[in-house]
Order: sequence, then C-alpha cells, then structure tokens
Amino acid sequence: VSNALSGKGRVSEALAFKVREAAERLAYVPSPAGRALRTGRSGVLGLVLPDISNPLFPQIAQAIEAAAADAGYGVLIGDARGDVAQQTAAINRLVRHGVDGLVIVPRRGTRISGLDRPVAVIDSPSTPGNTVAADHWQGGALIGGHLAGLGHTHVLVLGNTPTSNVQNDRIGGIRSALPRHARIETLWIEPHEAAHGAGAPLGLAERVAAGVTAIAAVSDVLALRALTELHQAGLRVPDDVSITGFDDLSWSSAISPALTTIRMDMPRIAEIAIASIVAVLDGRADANAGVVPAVGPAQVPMQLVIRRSSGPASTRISPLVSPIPADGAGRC
Amino acid sequence: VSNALSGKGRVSEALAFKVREAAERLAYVPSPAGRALRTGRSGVLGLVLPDISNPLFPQIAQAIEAAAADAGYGVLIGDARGDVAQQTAAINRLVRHGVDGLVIVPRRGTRISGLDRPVAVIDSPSTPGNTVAADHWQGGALIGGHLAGLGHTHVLVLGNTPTSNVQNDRIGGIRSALPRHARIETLWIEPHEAAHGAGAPLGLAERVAAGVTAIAAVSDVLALRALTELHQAGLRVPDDVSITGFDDLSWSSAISPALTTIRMDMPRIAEIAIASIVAVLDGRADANAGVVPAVGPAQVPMQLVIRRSSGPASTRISPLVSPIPADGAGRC
DNA sequence: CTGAAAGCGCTTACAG
DNA sequence: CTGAAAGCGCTTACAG
Repeated sequence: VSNALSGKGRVSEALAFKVREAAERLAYVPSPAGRALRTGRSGVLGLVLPDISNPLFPQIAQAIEAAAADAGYGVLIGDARGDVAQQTAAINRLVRHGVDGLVIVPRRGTRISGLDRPVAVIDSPSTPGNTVAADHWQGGALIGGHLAGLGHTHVLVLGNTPTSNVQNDRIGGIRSALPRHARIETLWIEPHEAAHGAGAPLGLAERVAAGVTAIAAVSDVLALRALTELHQAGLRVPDDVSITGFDDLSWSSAISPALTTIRMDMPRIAEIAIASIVAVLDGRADANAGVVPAVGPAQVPMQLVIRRSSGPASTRISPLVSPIPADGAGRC
Repeated sequence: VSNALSGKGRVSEALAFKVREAAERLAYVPSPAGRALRTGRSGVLGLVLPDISNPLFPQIAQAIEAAAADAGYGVLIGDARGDVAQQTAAINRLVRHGVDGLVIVPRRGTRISGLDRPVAVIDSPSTPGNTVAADHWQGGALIGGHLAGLGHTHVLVLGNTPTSNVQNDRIGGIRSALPRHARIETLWIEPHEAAHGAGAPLGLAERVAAGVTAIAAVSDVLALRALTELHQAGLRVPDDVSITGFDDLSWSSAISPALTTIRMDMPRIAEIAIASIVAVLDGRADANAGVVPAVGPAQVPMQLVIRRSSGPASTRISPLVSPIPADGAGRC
C-alpha cells in the first residue's frame, strides 16, 4: 500500500490504481507521526525571530511559509519576544517539537552554533556565517543614487541602531551613491525612544531650515515619524523636503505623500533559505557548505520604489517661513 | 525510564534520580515522533490566517505563540494569502502536518466545519460559532464616548469593508456612544483602493471645512491615511480636527501627533483560545461545548489609548483658511 | 512482482 | 516496586 501510494516501489499499475481509489474513498491521510518516526523527518521547519512585533515580520513569515509549503514543509514559529536570552529558549522549544531545520533571523548575541540540524540565517551580508540576505548596501545605494539624481546635496540620514549591521549597510550604501561634495548628516535616534514613540521631537524642521533638502531614513517607520513631524511643523513633503524610507511596509503606499522606499525580494530570499535547508536534508549538500554554494547568490538585490515623497531638490527654494512651533502658534 | 522522567509511574526516588542524571548527561531529548505516534498527539497547534500581511498579524501571532508555548504547544502557521479558496488548502496542509487543533482567524466564506479536531475561532462576537473575540462594539463605544466627552457632535466615520462584522461592530459602538443629536457621516473606502494606496484623495479636508470636527477610523491604517492627507492639505491635528484609529499598531505612538486608538487584549484572547483547545484535547471539555462555557468570557474588553491626535472640539474655531489644494498653491 | 516482517522511539497496561 | 512487552502507523529492506 505504501509503495502504491507513494509510487516508489514496484507495484503494478492496476493494483496501484485500486489502492489509490480505496484511499480516496476512505479519505485516508498518512499519519505524520508514523512517517516521522520511521523516516526520522518531521516535515516541519522552524522560523525563529528576535521579535515577532517587528513590522517586517509579516513579509518574512509570509515568504517563508510560502516557500516551505512549496517544498512540502510546515513552519513552526519561535519568538524571542525581543529578549536575547529568550532566543535560545525559543530555538530549544522548536527542537523539542522536532523541526528538521531552522530559519533564523538573529539578533546580536544569538547563539546558533551547536545545532545538530541545518540552519539558514537571514540577516545582513555583513554577518558571517550561513547567511542569505537582501543586499542592504546596494539598496542604500539605490536611495543615494535616487536622491543624487534629484539634485540633493544636503542629506540627513536617520537611523536608530548604530550597532545594526543592516542599518550600517544601508547607510554605507546611501553615502556611497551621493556625490562626493554632498553634505551628509547622520542622526541616530535611541531605539527605546523610537519604540516608546511619543518621544521628543527630532528637531527635523530646524535641520531643514538649516539647509537639509532630503531625509533618508533606514526604515519606513522612521520615515513615517519624520514625515508626520515635519507635517506637524508646517513643512510640506516633497516640496520643502524629500523623504525616503526602507522596507516598503504595507501602509507606505497609502499615506500622503506615498513613500519612496526600498523593497527587498523576500520571496527570493525565503526560497534560497528554504532550498539550502532542504538540500542538506536531502543529502544534496553538506551542512557546513553554507547557503551560497548550495543554491545561488546569498545576496539578493533590493528594488527602489519611487513614490511621491521624494522630488527634485533643484526647483526648491529655501522655506519662506521659519519652522512653525509644534503648538501651532504663529500660523497664518 | 519513561516513568522516571515523566514522574508519572511508580518509580523509587533513588532510581528516578539516577535516570534523570543519566538523561541530563546524555542530553537526552525525547523523540517527538515516537511520543506522537504512541499518544496520538503531536503537541502542535495550527494558526490559520486569511492574510499574513494583515498588519494585525504580528499581535495575533505573538500572543498565540506565547500562549501555546506556555501550554507546551508549538504553533504551525498557515496562510491563505488573502485568497478565500486558499483558506481550505492552508487548513488541510496543517492537518497533514498533524496539528492537534486549530486557531482560525476566518474570512467570510471560510469553511471550518467538518474538521475532526478542536478549533477556536478569533473574529467578531457577531460571528456565530466557537468564537473568542475582542468586544469590538464596546471598543467602538469607547471611541464614541471619548469623542463625545471632548464635545464632538459632527463625526466622520471611516471604514473600508462594509461586509466586515468587525468593522460594523466597531462602527455600531461608535454611533451608540455619541449623543443622539450628533451628526454622523460614514465614508466607505473601497478595500482595493485602500490596499493599492496611492488612490484618490478621500476629500477629507472638504468634510472638515463643512463642519466635521472628528474623524473616527475603524483601523489605524485608515487613520494614518486620513492624518497624512489632512496634513498634506494644510490642516492641523487635533487643532483643526481630531482623529482616532483602532488596533494600536506599533507605529501609532511614534507618529506626530501620536494616535488615539483602541487596543485589544490579544494576550487574553490568545489565552482563551488556546485554553479552550487544550481543554478539549485533555478531555476536560466537549468539542462542541464551544469556547465560552469551557473557559470564560468569549468577549474580551478593549482598551482606549488616548494620545495627542484627539482634542476638545469646544475650543476649536472653524478653519480660518479654506482647505489648501494638494499642490500647495495659495499657501502663505 | 507481491506480501510479510522488522523496527523507528515512545508510553502504558501488564506480569512478575 | 520494577522490568518486559505490546503496539501506535509508517517505510523499507527482504523473503517468497
């Protein structure tokens, strides 16, 4: 019966047909437990994230789930809830549930080594190890090139985690594509401040008054914060200042003005990550061969999405009015 | 050995200790496959969503994962990718992977019946069946009451899916808590229009010019769209018009002004959903007893989060300037 | 070409 | 109180 259903063994077509027909009629579904016990494979992969509440999580989870499903695997989620110490616990939980392999989106300090099953890491290319990633530097260069093409020569870069490989790659890329003579300022916003939001205003209007014509944020959330703060101060985007983001979060096209941003090819990244794990499981690759040689480029290009939040710097005149205080006093 | 480790059978303390010690030393982890085959339980639950890219997904997934982990279960994700037809396929995939039970966030048309394992549905209380949900109506009433308390008597309600139980509950609640004499307009934005974003402006500035003093959106994304559109038109929030949202998405506290919104108690909802499934699995409840009698209230209260995007209507004077066209012409 | 048997690792009655 | 055995459902050598 097993051979007939799987088509593996040598079973006459007539018999195979009868078996399939009967299986259909009885709505037979093979027991995953029996199969797992016999084959030593659960058919389930784990997806470990530092923090599910990260706004990028939906893109990642959706792509991984789709790629895994295409390969016949299920996806078990593990969440470290923003706590580095929990990351190991989350991984162990997945291992206890019998995952065949793991896709891990690490935070600094995540211990990955020592696992006895294949792992693919999704992070920045600057991260050493078995990694597949969007080419954040190249994505940054797209932003830099876009702004340069619009004539911007005084750019404020907005980041919030100076220790993040991803953010540093993005910023490096942005700088690399702006003209040599361009003036580039960098403003780091404390992570907890960004998280707790309401936080102090970033003083962006003053920067614009001082000559900044474009603000390049390393994330859409940061760009949104900048946009609303500038709006609130009475400045107009992109007329008074251009803004760009990163990530192409779902709302980035719905706001006014729609946000110019960078989209990563998450389906492709997921496909590579899953393929590399499956290759090891199928014995087609060695566990420490790494993602790259097993499947293909481990650095996936990003894509520029141009929307209305960025415009030419050339036609712009410096603001006629000085920035308007947040309380609205002095508005006409 | 099994008895010693689980502490179930009758094993002398001395022997049990020796066994545990040896297990520790060998880093023994029980095979989930062996256990699953013997017990008929995989220890894994499925989480089925109509669309992972829904911005509420992180909140839901995080809460479900945490509640399941607390109960010793893993969570397998299933995504219908926004396609009703795929919902059944996603459920079947999870069943093939051997989940013991399912948490389902349904879309209209989802066929749930006919499953041979416990299911908890997370939706609106208006949905019939084995449901646990936030009390969206009560949440709406919190918004209505808040706006009423601020003196608003001319409110524009923003929705995007007239057929959604959740949205209708929210809107019903909002209306119910506004004073009888209040003027309430409702504007439905086509879902695809909301999705594809950039779409036509909603004409919100005109509504404000016509007397609307508060805009109550059924979601934070819609509120964000309204906020940026009004900002872009040169209006100020909350000085010229108050805005409220729904969901308390992660960025809602980071924008300017921070968004007044409604937060659902997702951890509590997840806990109830998981507990109801586990109760059935443990034989402590009947499969068709439903979520309610098994565990507790299936309607979980929501919470109002007051932030700067909403202010008193009373101190407000009608706009001195007529709405400014999007191109910025005519600005001082 | 087909059928019967072994064994994956566990848990739980059951025998001693 | 402890040890030996059965059996969950599958797949894959192996015997016929």
